[in-house]
Amino acid sequence: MTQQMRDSRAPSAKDPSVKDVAAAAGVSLGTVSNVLNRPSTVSAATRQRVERAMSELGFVRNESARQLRAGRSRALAYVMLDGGNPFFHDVAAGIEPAAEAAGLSLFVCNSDGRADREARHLDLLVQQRVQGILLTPVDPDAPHLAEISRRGIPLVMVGRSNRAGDRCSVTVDDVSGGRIAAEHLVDRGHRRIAFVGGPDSIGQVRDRLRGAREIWAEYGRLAEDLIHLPTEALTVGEGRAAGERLAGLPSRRRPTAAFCANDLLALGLLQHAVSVGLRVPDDLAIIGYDDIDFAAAAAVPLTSVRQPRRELGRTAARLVLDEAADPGHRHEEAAFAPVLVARASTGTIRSHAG
Amino acid sequence: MTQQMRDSRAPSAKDPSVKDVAAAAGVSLGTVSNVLNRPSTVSAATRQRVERAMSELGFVRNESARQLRAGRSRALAYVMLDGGNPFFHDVAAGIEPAAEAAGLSLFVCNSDGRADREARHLDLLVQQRVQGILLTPVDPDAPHLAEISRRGIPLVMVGRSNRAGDRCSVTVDDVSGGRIAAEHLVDRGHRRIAFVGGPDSIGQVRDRLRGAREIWAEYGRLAEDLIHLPTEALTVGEGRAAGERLAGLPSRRRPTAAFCANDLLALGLLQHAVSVGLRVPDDLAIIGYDDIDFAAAAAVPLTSVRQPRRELGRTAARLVLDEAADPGHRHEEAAFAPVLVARASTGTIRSHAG
DNA sequence: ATCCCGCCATGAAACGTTTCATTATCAAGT
DNA sequence: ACTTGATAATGAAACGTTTCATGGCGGGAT
Repeated sequence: MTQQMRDSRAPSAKDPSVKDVAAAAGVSLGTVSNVLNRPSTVSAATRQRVERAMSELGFVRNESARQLRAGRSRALAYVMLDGGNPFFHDVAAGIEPAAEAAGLSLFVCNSDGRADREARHLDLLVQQRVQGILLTPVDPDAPHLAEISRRGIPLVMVGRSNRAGDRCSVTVDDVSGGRIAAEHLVDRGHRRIAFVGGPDSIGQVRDRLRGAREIWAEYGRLAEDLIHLPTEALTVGEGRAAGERLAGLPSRRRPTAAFCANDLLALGLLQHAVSVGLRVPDDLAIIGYDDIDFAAAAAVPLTSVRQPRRELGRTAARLVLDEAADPGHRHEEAAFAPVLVARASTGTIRSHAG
Repeated sequence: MTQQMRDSRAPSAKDPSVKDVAAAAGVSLGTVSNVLNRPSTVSAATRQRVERAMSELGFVRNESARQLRAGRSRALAYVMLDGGNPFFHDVAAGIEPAAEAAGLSLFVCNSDGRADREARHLDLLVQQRVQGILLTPVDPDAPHLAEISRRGIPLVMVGRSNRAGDRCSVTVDDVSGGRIAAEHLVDRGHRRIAFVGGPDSIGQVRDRLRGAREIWAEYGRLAEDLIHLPTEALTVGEGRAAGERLAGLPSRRRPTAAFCANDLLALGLLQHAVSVGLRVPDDLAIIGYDDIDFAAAAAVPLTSVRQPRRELGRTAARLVLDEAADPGHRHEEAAFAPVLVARASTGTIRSHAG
């Protein structure tokens, strides 16, 4: 027996508009608008009559019309680099309340590391006339970004600034982060370490490696004792694969610690280590980057270099809103310092005999 | 020295419209529109002239105006229940390509388990006149959902159907999932197990527990040997806390295995177990639910009950698009079967002496 | 020569909102 | 009685797009 829907609305009925409300309440269209936007200018009696009509008709403002009239949408957008990495969702979670406080919606898009997808998303966002765009870019110097700025749309880079520095950005110093991580390993007595990460096209990866190398040199270690294990992506699977290669090294070349370019790699590496019976940190110390929630939640809690993810989002939102509101806006580069969060995965101090 | 921006656009210049393009190309406004929407009806020469004008002026369609004219937006929305749980992002990742294939954008919102936030998001989405809404609801029978349907907006429930069943839904049978998990533990020889999960207000949690109890009874086990450890949320932290309580039980009452209502709880429990030196699975077997990527990536890879996350999203998108397009649409309840993914965290067969 | 048809291009109308200059009403002050 | 001012309500215009009925034009068939 088929369920008979007694639907209170014919499927094709169209939404009531301000005009319908005005008619129902016996007032002019402008008055309805006043009730919506400047209720204090409307007498109490009329206001109530209009409000009653609204709820009876089930009136809902049409956002498209508002936007058309206003000339721009009431939305912000964040285009993230990797939807599979919780780090970016946490950045987004930092943006959201700021957007909400400003009465704006937030579009969240994922470029998935692909320039074409990024471009497509940006295209759509420009069509939407969003008030501002936050972006963790595939390539911070790509020409289509300049195009956005030229249109006058506020654009804030998150996690990477462009070469020219002619726009706002919110960054965490990755070279410094690399130094912190490497120094932590040096402090723990490690004399041969690996850097796990790639591809090189990602600026963050390059910088983190650079920082590590700096420290390594400053402590007088040999360059060849910092082994770069390149990966094709920053994923758990690649981390596992790197573990295989690590295990394949002849034992005198095998590092006692690994610095991974992000936490996903570190988790993959950790998993591989555990699966082949290596003890972490005793046989292999591991340090990640980003300090996503799952780093702390790992079975061997992961030492990591924390980026203030929510703060990053919050600040970026502040900058983009400022640029959208203030014609005299000066571009600003907000830089945060990464901090080491030491946990069990690098726990013990190694003896010199190590 | 301050950088002097020689900007090619005055900051207050407004976007060129079809009208401007028409003027620049020396054609009528309707012709420009034809170039955009029905290029075959325009002669090659005119078309090129118009296209040239467009790119010279930097014309970009105004989506608000299109939407206003069309009467509805070109977007779908997904309101997820918990942005901190990768499961929902994976569902979203399943929706996206389907939306894209239909030429629609996807709004992703997060209710964070709070009815008020859910209501607010839905409100905004109705104002946007989205073509359809996918929702993992806080409460599938909440009255404001009926309101959406009454408006004629396609609404598909993801992961939970409402009582009346008068709309489309995409579900995975949670009772069956609970049975599968519990049976797996029974198979492994466990005679005393815990169910970790809560709050009870979440239907999925209730169902999974119910399934576990069914199996437990069918195998003739005592109800008191299935201990319910309630949690206040489905998070890693709560999983850790549950671990504390588990450890606090007198040893003759202590379970040898735990079935967690989701993977986040399981990861937290796993972490606690490892931190107090319990071996997993030997001292404590753990099984999670959802099979998020981090379950497989855990140091002790987590046995879990898999829900086809992307498939869930894809199917939900298909249903909502069908409802939006087809006036004769019949509501459909797509149900998927959960499947057990056995990994190391429940690895060994227990001896009867256990 | 006339008619018809296909091909292009046209421009007015409509979508639903907000704004703003205008008008109506009425009470208070002279 | 007349002005002033405040308070309410009005309705036309504008935002940028798409649609659609209309019309011009040239060529082929009658």
